[in-house]
Amino acid sequence: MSSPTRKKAARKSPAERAAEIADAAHDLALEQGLSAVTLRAVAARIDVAPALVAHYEPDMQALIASTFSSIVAAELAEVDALVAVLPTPRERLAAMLATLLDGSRDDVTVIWVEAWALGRRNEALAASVRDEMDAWQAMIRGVVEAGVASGEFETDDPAAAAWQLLGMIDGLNAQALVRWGDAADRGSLISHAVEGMLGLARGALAPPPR
Amino acid sequence: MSSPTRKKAARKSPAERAAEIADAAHDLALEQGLSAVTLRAVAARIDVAPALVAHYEPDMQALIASTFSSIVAAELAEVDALVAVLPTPRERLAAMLATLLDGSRDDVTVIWVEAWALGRRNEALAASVRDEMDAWQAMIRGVVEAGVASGEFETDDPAAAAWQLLGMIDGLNAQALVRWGDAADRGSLISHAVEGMLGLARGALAPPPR
DNA sequence: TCTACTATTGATCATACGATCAATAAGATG
DNA sequence: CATCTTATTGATCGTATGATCAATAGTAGA
Repeated sequence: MSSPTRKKAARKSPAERAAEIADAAHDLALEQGLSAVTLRAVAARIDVAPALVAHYEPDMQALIASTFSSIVAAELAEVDALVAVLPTPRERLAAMLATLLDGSRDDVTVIWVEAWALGRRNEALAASVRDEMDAWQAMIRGVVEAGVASGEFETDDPAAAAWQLLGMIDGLNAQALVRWGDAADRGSLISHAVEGMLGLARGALAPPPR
Repeated sequence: MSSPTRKKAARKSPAERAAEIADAAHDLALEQGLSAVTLRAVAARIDVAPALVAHYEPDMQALIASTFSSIVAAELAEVDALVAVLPTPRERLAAMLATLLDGSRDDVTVIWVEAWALGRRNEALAASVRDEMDAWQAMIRGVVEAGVASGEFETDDPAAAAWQLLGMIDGLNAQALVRWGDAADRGSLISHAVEGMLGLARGALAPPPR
């Protein structure tokens, strides 16, 4: 109804059109990955001439970077909201691991993996990756520090532990991306690993046996 | 001396030329990443017409896949040799973690990350990635099983533990790739994490304080 | 030496990418 | 209704990719 051999127009306010472009890039990235966010693909998705996208977004590398940031920041906010309501650091950590490793966010994992690769040739994207990684690490560190303060966790270096946790989560998710098939559940053993890392008793982080 | 505005010839045996092409792809990948392994780039590196590369390698996606396999298999063999000589599973595991997380193989990490991303659009590469991941997991599993047999490690599922370990290592390395700067040492805390995972006493995997 | 084989190449095609710009037309403003 | 502002577009450029094929030239064998 909208795309085949069709060419029209439609005039919108700059703000509205800019938002539409950003949304198209956002959705495209989630559906097909960051590398699918291309001048022509974005234009086609909102049924507009490629030149219009270029007009609003003179630098595609920047659009890719901001699209990445938008997606990842939203994920962080979502997880943060989910976790913040829980009473103890131990529960917050367990819930965080559970939700990040249940496979429900594989589309975002694709974004991460592509960003690591593309970031080597897109400096703006690389900067965004560093920023978002810092934000994630800060969130995790908050939980770890709270746990240390309450005496539930034990570690000399909460910042390093947060990096470690982030790396473990990213690695397991990236891995599952490729092995999706005989996937097996990631997150089954990570609890024991994290317990060891933070000086918890074995099973302290085990998810409630539903 | 060899490249600028120069065009000659040089006739070699098919086997020799094929090997030269494979080597060029191999080196290019290690130096600039898998995405730099392109028909023209490979041809330029050995000072040959692009068409010749296409003649020997009719499918570039296949060349990229085999280049990936070659690099990663070599890394596995290297680490395996390094570790196999050690007497106990605990020492083998500690040495493995140490050598894989000391940052000396970041060029290979780039290959891994790019392979995860490119594999989504290159089926041959995706298959190679799965194969090499399986090979790595098998190697790690061997160490874990030996540890369980000797009573040093404790886990219900050595195969799952091996996947977990592989994911942790990959994730930490991929992460360090981007944060190279304030890198901090990966591998400092992972020992405790792995101890927790395999039921070891705290510090059992700590690298010998040199 | 001459010939037959074949490794090698130049030319060219088709595709996809980002980018630029003058021309157009939609809509607000008077 | 007439005019002006500007959102939008078609056309086009330059680059990079993989791929194909007839033509060339090096070399081994007769």
